[in-house]
Amino acid sequence: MKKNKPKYKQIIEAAVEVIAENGYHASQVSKIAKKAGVADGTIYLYFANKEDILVSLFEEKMGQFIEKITNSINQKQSVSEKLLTLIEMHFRQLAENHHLAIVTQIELRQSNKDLRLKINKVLKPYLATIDLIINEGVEEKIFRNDLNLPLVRQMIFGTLDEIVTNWVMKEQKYDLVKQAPGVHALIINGLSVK
Amino acid sequence: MKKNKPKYKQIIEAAVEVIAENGYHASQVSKIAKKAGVADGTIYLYFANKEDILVSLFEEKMGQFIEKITNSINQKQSVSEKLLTLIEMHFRQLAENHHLAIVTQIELRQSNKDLRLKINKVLKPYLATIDLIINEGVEEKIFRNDLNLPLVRQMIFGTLDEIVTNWVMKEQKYDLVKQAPGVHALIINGLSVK
Amino acid sequence: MKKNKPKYKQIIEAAVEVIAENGYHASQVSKIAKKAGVADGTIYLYFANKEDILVSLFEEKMGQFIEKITNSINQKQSVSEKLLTLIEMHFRQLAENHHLAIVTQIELRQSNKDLRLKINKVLKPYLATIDLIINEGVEEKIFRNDLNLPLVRQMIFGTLDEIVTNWVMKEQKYDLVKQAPGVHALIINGLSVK
Amino acid sequence: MKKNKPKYKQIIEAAVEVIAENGYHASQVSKIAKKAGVADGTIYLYFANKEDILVSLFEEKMGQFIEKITNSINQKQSVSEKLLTLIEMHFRQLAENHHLAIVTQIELRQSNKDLRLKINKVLKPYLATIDLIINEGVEEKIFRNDLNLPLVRQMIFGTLDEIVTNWVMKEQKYDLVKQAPGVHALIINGLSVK
DNA sequence: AATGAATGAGGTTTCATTCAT
DNA sequence: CATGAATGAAACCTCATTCAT
Repeated sequence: MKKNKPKYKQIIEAAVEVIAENGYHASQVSKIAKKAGVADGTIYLYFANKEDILVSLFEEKMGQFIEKITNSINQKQSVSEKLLTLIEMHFRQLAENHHLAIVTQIELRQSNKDLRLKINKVLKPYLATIDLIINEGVEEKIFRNDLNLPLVRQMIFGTLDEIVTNWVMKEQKYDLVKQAPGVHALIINGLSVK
Repeated sequence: MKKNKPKYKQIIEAAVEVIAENGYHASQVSKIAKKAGVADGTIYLYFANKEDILVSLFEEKMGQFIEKITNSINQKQSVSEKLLTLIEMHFRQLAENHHLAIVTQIELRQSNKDLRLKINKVLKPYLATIDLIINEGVEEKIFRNDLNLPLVRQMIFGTLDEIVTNWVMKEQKYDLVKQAPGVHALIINGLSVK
Repeated sequence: MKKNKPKYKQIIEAAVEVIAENGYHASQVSKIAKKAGVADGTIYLYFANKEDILVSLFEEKMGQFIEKITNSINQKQSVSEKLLTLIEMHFRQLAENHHLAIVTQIELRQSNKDLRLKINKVLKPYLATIDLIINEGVEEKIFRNDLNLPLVRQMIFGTLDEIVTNWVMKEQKYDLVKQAPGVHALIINGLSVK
Repeated sequence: MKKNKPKYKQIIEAAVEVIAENGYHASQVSKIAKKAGVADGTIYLYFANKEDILVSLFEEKMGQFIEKITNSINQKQSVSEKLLTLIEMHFRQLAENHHLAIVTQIELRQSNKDLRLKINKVLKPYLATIDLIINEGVEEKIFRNDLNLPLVRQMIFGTLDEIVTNWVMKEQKYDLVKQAPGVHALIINGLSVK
């Protein structure tokens, strides 16, 4: 399995750094190879082409991202706590890895439509996790039962994504994780039974 | 003033069409020139460079976009109606111009960070309009007075933006404007005093 | 018409020289451009791609080659004179242009099958000219009437081609045109009624 | 002696198949190694480099080719029969091995000048055999005594080569061996005393 | 003797921009 | 004002060959 070989991971890490530092368009394969400490050609033993590095990077990092969030949520009892945990973990993981934040919020969006569709696929489990929380809230009669699920999901994801992007664009000058309770309150308010 | 000359507008319109039809990366200056019915070199009599076409396009279209929304809002009395109008107009204008929707939601985001910063500048008056509504709601004690303004603004804009992007990605198969009341309810709920 | 513009011809001439001097595989587009005194990109205003330079080169040169032979033949009365003229002109034209001889006999054959098929198409009028002479000889009862036309054509072309290739491979150290009468005698003998 | 080891022959056979099936330029060393059932590196225990595979292939196959022709000729008495046998055997051996025919007539000619010179060396014994027959014919006063030996040799080889190449290019749709008597008649006629 | 992972040089083509007309 | 022919920099990927195991 190529994904477990050390060079696979080396190249992914190098790609995150190079893209964060140079921007998407100035991130030549040769630059990534140099940072990873391998020959240019070696890249192509592990990845089909340049786009495949980016998709794999996103799969790898997003996989961990989602796994950590899911694990944390599973330790919480109430729907409200679960949502707070999701928001906190979403913010915390990107706050802890500035390079990754730049890559996911800014640089990877400069890719073409095909790559974007692949990225959307990777995001599906995360969106499903959001759906689970919403549905649980509805079942427990904490949230209103007239909620339009896709709409609520898009609101939650859109809000988190916009907040992180703003934070990155403002060069990460403030504490992103501290925003979590405020965002949590807004969302809980929006969804709750009066 | 160059902006009022017919060729300026011709080129902008051609750019919207070409980018919507071919995608950002396949939209060469020569293609835009051809669609606009001018020579390649003529483009550079009206725009400093390719990026300037895109920024101008966004300024021009976003200017109209914001103006229409502001005009409509000014005819409304209540904060709730103003917010609903903003949401409806945001959705309606993009729903009525599929090409523009594709360009703003998908293609223009493939640009580099510099262009993105310029685009953000153009968006400022729109975000200010959102702020005005929020503040009005707080002053009228319809909205809670502990709201974090930037956070709420990012929630509103992020939600609208994500919903439109989803609609474009799903090839605009459903009625976007019909989503407005549901979104309005969610937001009003989230911001209201209990 | 691009084919009549001076740069078109410049590039063709440069390609012949560069390929003859460096060999097919060492003839980069940039080398041809430099020799032609144009920018690399200019090549692509006149030719679709590198292969197109080669096909055009062959069409251009072979067109002239065949035209000169046809013109010369038309001034001759007897079949025997026509055949001698064809052989002499075939040899003379390549003998007078060593670069072209190297390119057609050696370098252009290193191309892939697709290019070879295109080259074969260009050769068709020449082979048709050979056929005409053979048929005339048969009609005038100078040649036997049991001749297998394709076979005879292949014998004549194969013989001339092999002789020229040998001359090129031996670095053109002897007088190719002087071989013409001997070759002519062999062929006439082979085809004549006893 | 490496040439007698089984892997040497395996690799040669694999090369013929791979080149015939994929064409010269798509025949990577790794593909040949895979078809031969050995590791890439193993190739270099038996051959100095890629070109050496091709030269060795040609030597091996041409050696057998010439040996069979020589053996068959030696069983014939008359010059005319010997020539007919040479033509028939030349055609038959390639007709019986389509892969080899493709490789020798088409694919191997896409190689560079150096390889072509080496291939010419391998052909020398065959050309010498042709010379022998011609000289015998002259001595027996069946052929004219004013023949230019190299010219006649080039005529015979060029004719046979062109006929086989045409047959391969036309995808071997007709019976090549049936062409032999016609070709034989043409050549005998061309060389005979009147 | 055999393996196969790793190497790294090298070239075609695109396209934003210029400037002589 | 307008044209459009010409420019030339820049990068992804392949594949013959090596060498540690």
